[in-house]
Amino acid sequence: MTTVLIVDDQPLQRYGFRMLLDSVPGTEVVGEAAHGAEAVRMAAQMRPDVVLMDVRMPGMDGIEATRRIVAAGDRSRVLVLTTFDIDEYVYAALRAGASGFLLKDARPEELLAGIRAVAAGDAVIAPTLTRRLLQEFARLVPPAADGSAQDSRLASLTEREREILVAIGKGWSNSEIAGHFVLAESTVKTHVGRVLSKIEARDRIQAVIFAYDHGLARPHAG
Amino acid sequence: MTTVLIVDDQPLQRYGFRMLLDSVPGTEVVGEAAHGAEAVRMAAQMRPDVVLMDVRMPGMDGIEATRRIVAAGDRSRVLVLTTFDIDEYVYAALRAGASGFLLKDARPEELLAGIRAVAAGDAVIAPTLTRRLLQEFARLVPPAADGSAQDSRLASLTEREREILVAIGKGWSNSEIAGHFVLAESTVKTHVGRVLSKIEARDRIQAVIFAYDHGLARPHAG
DNA sequence: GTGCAGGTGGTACCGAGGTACTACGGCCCT
DNA sequence: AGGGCCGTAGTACCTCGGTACCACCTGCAC
Repeated sequence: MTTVLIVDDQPLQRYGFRMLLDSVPGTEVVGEAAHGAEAVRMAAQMRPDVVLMDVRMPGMDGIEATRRIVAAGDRSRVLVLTTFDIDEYVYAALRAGASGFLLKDARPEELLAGIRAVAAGDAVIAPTLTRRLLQEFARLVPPAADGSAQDSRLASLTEREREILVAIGKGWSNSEIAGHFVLAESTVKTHVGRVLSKIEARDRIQAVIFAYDHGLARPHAG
Repeated sequence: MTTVLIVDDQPLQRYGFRMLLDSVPGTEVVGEAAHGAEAVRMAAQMRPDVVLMDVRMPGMDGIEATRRIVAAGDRSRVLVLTTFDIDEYVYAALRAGASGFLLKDARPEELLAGIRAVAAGDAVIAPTLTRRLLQEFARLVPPAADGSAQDSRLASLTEREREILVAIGKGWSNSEIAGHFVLAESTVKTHVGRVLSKIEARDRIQAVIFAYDHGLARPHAG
């Protein structure tokens, strides 16, 4: 039995979802919340398998509520619903830890399948959104992560020079690089100079940017 | 009628797919290819709606073939199939322009639904992979793109200082920044100095890295 | 062998970058 | 009227990075 918590500020919408879920065996609506704060409280109390979460709500919105429910770590998975496929919502929801993202105009079977998948630990995305998400994803994944065409400038570097470039990308000074590779600083300068000329960078700063753009350096924010 | 090209190096596998697709109305198998090069040639010739592409193949693999078919721009969409859910394949396939990614152990209905969705212009991903893809995606989307916790160091910057930091992140020199904002270079130095001290960076290089890590600068590789 | 590429090291020089101040006008808040 | 904060600008000084050379060694190819 999959337990579900319905979160939506519109009573009629909640009623519709409840009717749908009650009509099929295997799912049980264990509660309804009208806004984010109530959703967080009820989720903590009843620990439903799946939280059916509306994004647009007065007060605490669905994204923030999702973040808190996921952070609570009660194993509840959140399936976010929205009327329109507004991109920022999608990204924010996924970052918040949502397990799925569906449009409210989904067919009942799709919604039920989504709930089952989420309860099983899988993730679901509305097919319409998937395409855009994939495009965005492809844009984000750095070129170096696959076998696609490498920049000829990068290819012209020797093994050592690539190592030096990675070190530059980490923000290391010449003396730090010298220390790390056990080299004289003058040697490092020679290497750095060659790297800069090969990748057509005027300073090591441009080299750092080059390294990020080509996936040799990776963000590690947090 | 959805036209399909089957690409797989194993004859038996191709036979299975053909039997499945022939058994349902609405799809028509217009050809079979045993390796990447043949797939590219046949796709260009027959312009199928959907190419059912195996990843693992001798010679040109499915990824490279996908890249070329998509690059040809013949409106053929590629649905990639793999036996195992190996991550690099997924990312590489998506970057190559695949419209979907399914596992070979998918149920027939799933495969058919996938083909129909891809033909309709949507994208599909195996539910099992979706979860990991979403995690990866959430990791890649920079913190600045949603409303999550900002670095206090970033918050301590004034409006002007943030502008200066963005400029530093673009790799601009002090004099370039001065020119762009119509300032004296000495003023820029003052700002830069304050930015470095506030974000606890010893160099402008560390500042560039900080900018990338916090989403103030974005890669634009090509 | 001769020649070339890559890695290592050195010297000399100069300009950009960074630090450490000071200073002043415009705001807003009290 | 005074005190902050912010943006602007300046001077002085020193370090680091980058350039332009040259030199030597190793290994590999012809």
